[in-house]
Amino acid sequence: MREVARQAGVSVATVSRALNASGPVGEETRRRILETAERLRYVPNRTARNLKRVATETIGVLLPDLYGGFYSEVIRGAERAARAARYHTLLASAHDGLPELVRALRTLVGRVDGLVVMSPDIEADVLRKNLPPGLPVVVLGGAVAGHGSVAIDNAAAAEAVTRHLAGLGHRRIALVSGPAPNADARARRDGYRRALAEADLAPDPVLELAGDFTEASGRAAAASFLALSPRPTALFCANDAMAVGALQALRDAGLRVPADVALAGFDDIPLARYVTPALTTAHVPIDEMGSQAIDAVLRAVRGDAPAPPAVTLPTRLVVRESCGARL
Amino acid sequence: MREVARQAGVSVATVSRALNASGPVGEETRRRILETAERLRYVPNRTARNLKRVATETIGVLLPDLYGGFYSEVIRGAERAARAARYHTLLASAHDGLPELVRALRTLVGRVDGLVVMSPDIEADVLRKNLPPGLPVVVLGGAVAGHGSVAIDNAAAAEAVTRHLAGLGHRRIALVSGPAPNADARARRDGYRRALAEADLAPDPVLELAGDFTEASGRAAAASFLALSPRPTALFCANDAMAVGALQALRDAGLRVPADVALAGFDDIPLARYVTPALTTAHVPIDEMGSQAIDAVLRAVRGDAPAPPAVTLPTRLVVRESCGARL
DNA sequence: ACACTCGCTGTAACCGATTACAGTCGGCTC
DNA sequence: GAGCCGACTGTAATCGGTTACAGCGAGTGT
Repeated sequence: MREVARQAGVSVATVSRALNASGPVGEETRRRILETAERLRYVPNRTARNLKRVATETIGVLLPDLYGGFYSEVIRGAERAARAARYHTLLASAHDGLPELVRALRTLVGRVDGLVVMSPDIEADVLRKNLPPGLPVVVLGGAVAGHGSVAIDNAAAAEAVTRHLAGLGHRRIALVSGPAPNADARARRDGYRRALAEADLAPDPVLELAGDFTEASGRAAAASFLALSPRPTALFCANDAMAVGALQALRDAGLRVPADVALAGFDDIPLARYVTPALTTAHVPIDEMGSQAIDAVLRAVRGDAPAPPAVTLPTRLVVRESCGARL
Repeated sequence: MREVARQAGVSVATVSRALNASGPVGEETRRRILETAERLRYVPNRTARNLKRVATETIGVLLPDLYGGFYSEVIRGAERAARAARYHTLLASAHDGLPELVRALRTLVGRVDGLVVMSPDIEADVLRKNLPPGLPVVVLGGAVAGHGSVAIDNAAAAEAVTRHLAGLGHRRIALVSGPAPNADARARRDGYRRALAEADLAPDPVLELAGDFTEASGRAAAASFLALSPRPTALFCANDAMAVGALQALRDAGLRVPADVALAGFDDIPLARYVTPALTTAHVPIDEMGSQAIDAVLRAVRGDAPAPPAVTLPTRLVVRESCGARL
């Protein structure tokens, strides 16, 4: 910048004003400055600008993982919203749980104007301890006191799926639930139980199979499912990845879906509509969760709102083929 | 930081040294500083540090789009490699072609230490004009003079797929190619033609259907395919997204794959193995392209190498069910 | 002719860290 | 006991922009 100023015969202040149109600059002077900058291929150093402006024009997006259709959709939605607002998206993931989460949080500070965090069972304390007070944070998929959140009603959605299965005449409906400590997983299980009670079906612990939201665990759970006697006629997986795994395992075992076993998932990841049979599932507006989270952060960043709100996005049952419902 | 220094009764220099372990600090002093920083919840401002260090510890990843399995994989690979090196990933996308590409390029400058760019037909000129000289850049999927690149041998891979089809006895093999100006698309078409020639099959312009790499265009191309008379017995789509679209359209038209029509794709996106029948396709190590691109940029950033190299990653034919080959 | 306004431009402070350099102090050597 | 060394700490320059403030000349009103 100094060099541009020198060659254009003006001061750096004038160069800055000319390039940002942030103050009065003589027509002739402006032209000369622009031309010189162009010739020198000068592009202002964003870091320096950010330091002075106390704003980075970027929002951090911290996810537990990047694998699978779910996170991809979140990222896509987030980037779309950020781009629309001329903000950037700084991506981070924390695979190894708390230690890496803390590390990621701390390295993000000062680089971002706000943060979207998704992490199973994130705690208010972790956030408070590792982030400067006042940094707008929106938690994805779980409310944390003092921060905004974008979530869905997991229990209601799971209840709707289970009710659908019951409505189709199934009396023994198994569940593959998510990892025990996970709040989403618990809520979905609760919804499942509620629907059973509602349909006057006795809850049965053996019907609740353990899973951890991975495709492999869905496959494993399907094996346990097959060992159940009498075998349940329906299987509800607490997310689509597990449902896809279960679908493969069931097929490998020679069972037809939905003729022999009705199968349902949760999330409606893009893949859900492509498998055969297409998966009946609870539709979660995943990309919208990403974009709304960004929007909420941005409102707080820009001071339009005191603090990001807690929003709950609607889900809906998507009936496809895997449950055998007449379409 | 000043506040921490004040409360701990030392200078900011000592605070900096204590927090970064970058110089000798008395045991007692260090303890007091750390404790004070903790109490004040002080986290150093990364922007300031970056300004002084002339490094941002982040690599920009600029993609044409974020939709679909392909880009998700690139992102995943890139983030993985960046995280391993303790770098961050700044995500950007340029949907609207050149204008937005230029804008993105310019806003990225000064925020990143290096750049991974993927864009159909990116030109050396655009890069040169909008980026400061010396910024390490790696182009994904197409070489640009003066920059590193990570690509695959599109023609060879397409040739292998086509040869596989020919080897299965197909004599009329149609192609759904990508958008005409796209270099990848052209190379794949060339490979297809080469394989035909190799198998002594006459090239026929009507067998080359237009597509644009989207699922919808695959569906549309399948319609044209069905109108061909006599109908070819095999359909090679220049990417998996189009193959998936074609698969749906063929099925909707009452045709069985592979019994009535052999279908092949290109890329091996995650979805390819999940559709029924699973897609025979050219496997492209997508996530590895992302990670290798980051690695190449990092080597340049760290000065281990003068400039990022041009690497070509191996592809391989993945035979699944959609072509009817005995497995 | 003088005071004032207004448009343009320059000087220098500042953002929040890092770090070169210099200074202090206790302990050792001879 | 003087000289030195090394460990520790502080002062201040610096990174590359932005911007408050001041200066300056030309035009305007009276």
